[in-house]
Formats: sequence, C-alpha cells, structure tokens
Amino acid sequence: MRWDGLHVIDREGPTPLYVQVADAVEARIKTGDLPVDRPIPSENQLVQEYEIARGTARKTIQLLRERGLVVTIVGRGTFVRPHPD
Amino acid sequence: MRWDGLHVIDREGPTPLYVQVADAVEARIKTGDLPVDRPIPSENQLVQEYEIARGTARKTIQLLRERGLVVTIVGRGTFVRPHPD
DNA sequence: TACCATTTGTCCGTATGTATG
DNA sequence: CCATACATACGGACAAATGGT
Repeated sequence: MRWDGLHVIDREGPTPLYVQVADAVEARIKTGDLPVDRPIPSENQLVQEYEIARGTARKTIQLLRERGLVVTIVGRGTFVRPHPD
Repeated sequence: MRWDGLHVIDREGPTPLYVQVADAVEARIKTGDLPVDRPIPSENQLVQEYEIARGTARKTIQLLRERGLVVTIVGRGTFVRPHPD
C-alpha cells in the first residue's frame, strides 16, 4: 500500500501548513524513502499530494533548502543532498 | 473586416484573463470560425494574439478542455470537438 | 539514420491582489 | 500590523512527442 502522508496534516492547528509539509518530506528523506541525489516531489506534486496552494509548496521547499536537506536546480527540480552523518 | 478579438480583453476588470480568452475562443468555435476537427491557435499563438503569458494560455486551453469543447494531443495541438448539439 | 521545427508537458522563479486570523 | 494561504499573471528553462527534411 502507498502512503500519501495526508493524514499528518492538521489545518486547524497552530503549525503553519508549509512547516508541517516540510516536516513530512524531511521524514521521508531521513528514512531513505526519498534517496540522496533523487528529486523530491515537485511543487505541483506537493500541491496535489497535500492539497495545498503552490505558494505553500514553494515555502515548503524553501524551508527544506534552509535546513540544508535539498538543493534546487532551476528548470530541473529539487534534489536530496548527501546526508551529513 | 478581420476580427482579432483583442479589444474584448479587459485587463483591469474582475474576470481573470484566462477566462476572458477562453470565452473569446469559445465564441469562435460556436460561430464555426474554428471548425470541428481543426486545431485552435497553439499556446504560442494565443500568447501573441492576446499578448498574454504562456501559463495564462495554458490555463485558457485547460478551461476549454474542462468545458468539453476541445481535445489536446501532445506534440500536435488542441482540436475542436464535434459540437454536441 | 540523423536532424530540426513545432507543440504540449513540466518544472522553477517572481510579483501582485485578496482574504483570514 | 503581520503571517499565512490562495488565486492570478508574468517569465524562463528544459523535456517529450510529433512530423517533416
């Protein structure tokens, strides 16, 4: 069975949507579900998977960059960086 | 006289650009100016004719698809469907 | 075979306006 | 006032499919 991660999102709670989605993606990176040097879900895919606006998806990816987890290449996508461990 | 449809577009009004352009193209379909099984203007042609961004042209065509007026074939174009009437 | 132009598909980046809490 | 979230609109870059040379 495939896990879409939808159930971890709480739209009523105090945590911003983009932080919740970033946490969910970070978890998938940490477990290896999203492998190093492979792309994470695109903005539009995040929009569909989590039912969020594109601006929210962009904030999610920006936060993941600030956390040092991913690098973005214009016109290609956002990729998982090698883990520092 | 030739009608370019440009003058019907209102960039200040409340109606989104892509809806206005879709309405204009739908009118051309309804009058037979764009015949059945023939292509409508390509995305790039809509960009030039209406002076809009390509993303706006894509939303226009997507809306026409949702209205059931056209079908799109990758690498070929978007074509007028047979009228249901 | 290879190449090329056209067209649609898919990405990212940016900006503005509106609405809500 | 400010942060969050969504919708609209613009721009650029690259990929895939098609059809022709």
